Amino acid sequence: MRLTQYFIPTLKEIPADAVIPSHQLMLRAGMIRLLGAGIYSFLPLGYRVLKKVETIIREEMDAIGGMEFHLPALNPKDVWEETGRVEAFGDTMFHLKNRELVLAPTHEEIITSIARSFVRSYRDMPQIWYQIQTKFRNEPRPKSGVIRSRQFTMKDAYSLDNSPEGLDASYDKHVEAYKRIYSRCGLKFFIVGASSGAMGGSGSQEFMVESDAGEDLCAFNMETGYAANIEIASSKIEPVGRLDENPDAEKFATPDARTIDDLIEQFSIPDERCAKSLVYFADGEPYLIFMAGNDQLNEEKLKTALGAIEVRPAHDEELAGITGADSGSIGPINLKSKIKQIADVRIQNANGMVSGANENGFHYKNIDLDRDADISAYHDLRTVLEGEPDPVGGKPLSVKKAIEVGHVFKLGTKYSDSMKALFLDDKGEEHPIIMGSYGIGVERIVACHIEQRHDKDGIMWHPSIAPFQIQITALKYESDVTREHADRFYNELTEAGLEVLFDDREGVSPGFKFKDADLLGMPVNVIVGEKHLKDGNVEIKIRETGERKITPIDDVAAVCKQLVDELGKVEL
RNA sequence: CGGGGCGUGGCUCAGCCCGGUAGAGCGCUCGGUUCGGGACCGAGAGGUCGGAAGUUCAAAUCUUCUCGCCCCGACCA
Repeated sequence: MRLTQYFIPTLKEIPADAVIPSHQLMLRAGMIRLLGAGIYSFLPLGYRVLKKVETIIREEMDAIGGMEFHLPALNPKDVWEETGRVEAFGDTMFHLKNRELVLAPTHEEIITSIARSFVRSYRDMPQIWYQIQTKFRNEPRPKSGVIRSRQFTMKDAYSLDNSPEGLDASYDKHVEAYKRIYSRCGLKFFIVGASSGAMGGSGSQEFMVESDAGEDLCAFNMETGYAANIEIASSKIEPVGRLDENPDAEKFATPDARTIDDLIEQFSIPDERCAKSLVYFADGEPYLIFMAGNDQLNEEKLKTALGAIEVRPAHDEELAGITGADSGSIGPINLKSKIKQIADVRIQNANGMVSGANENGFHYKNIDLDRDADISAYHDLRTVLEGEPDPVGGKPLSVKKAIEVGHVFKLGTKYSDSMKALFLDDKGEEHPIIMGSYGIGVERIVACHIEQRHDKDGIMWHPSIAPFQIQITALKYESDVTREHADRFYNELTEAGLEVLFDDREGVSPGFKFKDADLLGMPVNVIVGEKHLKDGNVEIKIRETGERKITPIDDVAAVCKQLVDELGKVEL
C-alpha cells in the first residue's frame, strides 16, 4: 500500500484527552478517532489490526469445532425479560425510546432462544456456537480509549452440552483455544479464578494482561500457581479466635474515636479485636456486617454470599434509623431495630471484641459474638492484601493491576432453566441444556498489545497483528535512483506475499519519515536511501530491537521474509 | 450519580483574574532552497472563542443556564 494513496492521519503531538499509552498511540498512529464518549471510529489502519485479531480468533474457534453465527444486536426486550436480566443489567443496557427494543450487551438469551427451538435431543449436542459482534453497554464512565467503551466488538461463544462432563470438556477446549489466541496475538497474559457476577453460573476464569491501566486487581503467587481476581481471592490469614477469659460485655466512653484506627490508638486495642460494623443494603434489605479490625469488605463476595444483584452501603440517615448511632459507633449490642447480621469468617465465634454501642461516643468491650450478637451466618467477606499467605501453598500473595481480555463461564442451566431450553436424554427424561459462555474483548486485545509493546517513539507490532508486516521508507523518493529501487522492493516484497506499507511521499524530510515509521511501528522497516544504494545495499531496521542490517539489494525480499518469520514466532 | 478540570483555526495551547481591533507554535496551500532522525526562507488560507440568555456603550473575558469531553470516586459480563 502506498502511503500517498492511503489514509493514515498521524499526530505529532499527544492528544490532550488521552492518558494511557495505548490510547495516545492509537490516536497518534491514525488508528481510531473519538466520535462521542466511549464511541470510536476505526480508521483503515486500526481496522486492519482489528480484522487480523478477528481472523486469529476465527481460526482458533473453528479449530475447536465452533460454528460462527451472526446474531442481531437489536433485541426485543421481552426475550431479556424471560431471564430477569433487564433488571439485572439495569442502566447498563441501552433501551430504545420508540420501540420495546434493547441493544444487546451480550447474547445468552438469543442463543438460548435458538437452542430451545432446535436442540431437542441429547444427540444434538455438544455444540459450540460463536460470533464476533458489536456489543452495546451504557458504561457509566467510559475510559482508557477502547478499553472501556460503550460500543465494542466481542467474540462471544456459547457451548451447549447434555452433561456436566460435557460442559467441562467444552470449557477446557475454550481455555486452550483462548491461550492460543492470546499467544498468537503476541500478548503476555495470565489466567485467574473470577467471580461470575451477573452472568451467573458455577465457575469462571478471566484472562488477564498485567497493566497499570487495568481496572481489576489480581492476587497470585507464581510459585504455588494460585491466581484469582481480588473479587474472589482468599488467603490463609489467621482467624481471630477466642480468648480464655470471657467477662461480660462492658460499655465504655469513646468520645473521640470514630474509626478503627482511633480505637487502636487511643485504647491500645489490637486491631483484630475490633469488630468493624457496617450496614449494607442488599437488594433493598439491610444487613449488619462485622469485619475484623481494618479488613476491607469485598462487595463482590458480599453479593455472592447473599445471592444479591445489587449491594450498597447505607446512607448516614439510614444508619441512625436502623442502629441509633452514626457510623463509627455501630455494633451488635443495643440495636435500635432488628436487622439481619452476618460476619466475616475470620471472626467466627470470636470473643473479647470491641464494637460500637449504637450510641454516639460509646463502645462495648468484651463482646462475645456467640453470646452478644445475633449472627445468622459467617462468610468469607474480606478483601485479601498483598503479602498474606495464599490459600493453596501458604506463600505470600502479590497483588497486581490487570486488564480483562477474556472471560469464560460455566453457566450451567441458569438460562436454559428460565427460558425452558430442554432436551430429552437417552432415557427419555427432560433436562435443561447445560451451557457455557465465553467472551473475548477484541479491541482490548489491540489496546493491550500496544500497552505491552511500545516505546517512547511509538508502537512495536508483533507481525501476527501488525497492520502491515513491512514498511518501506523511501528517503527522497523524488530522486530517480531511490524511486527506482524503492518501487522494485515494493513490488518484490508484495509478490513475496508480504504486506507492505510504502512511504512514497515526496518532499518529506528523512527525519519526518523516520518518526512516522517508528510511530506506526511495523515490525520491519526497509530504509531506501542513496547513502547505502551507492554501495548496492539498503538498510533493514527491526522496530522492536532497533537492530539495523545492511543488506545487498538483491537479498531484500529474502531477508524481509526471514525476519518476519523469526519475529512472528510464538510459543503455543 | 458525587468531586475536580477543560471547551479559543486541523493539533498543542496563550489571552479570561483586571471587558475595548482574536494570538503563537505545529499542520495546511503556493513559490524557492534543503534532503539519513519531526529542515529553512518568503507569501497565503483558515476561528459564529461549545451553545443560549443576561449585564454593559462594548463580552473570548463578568453572571446564569445548558451541552460536550477528560480525570478521581461510585458503578462495571
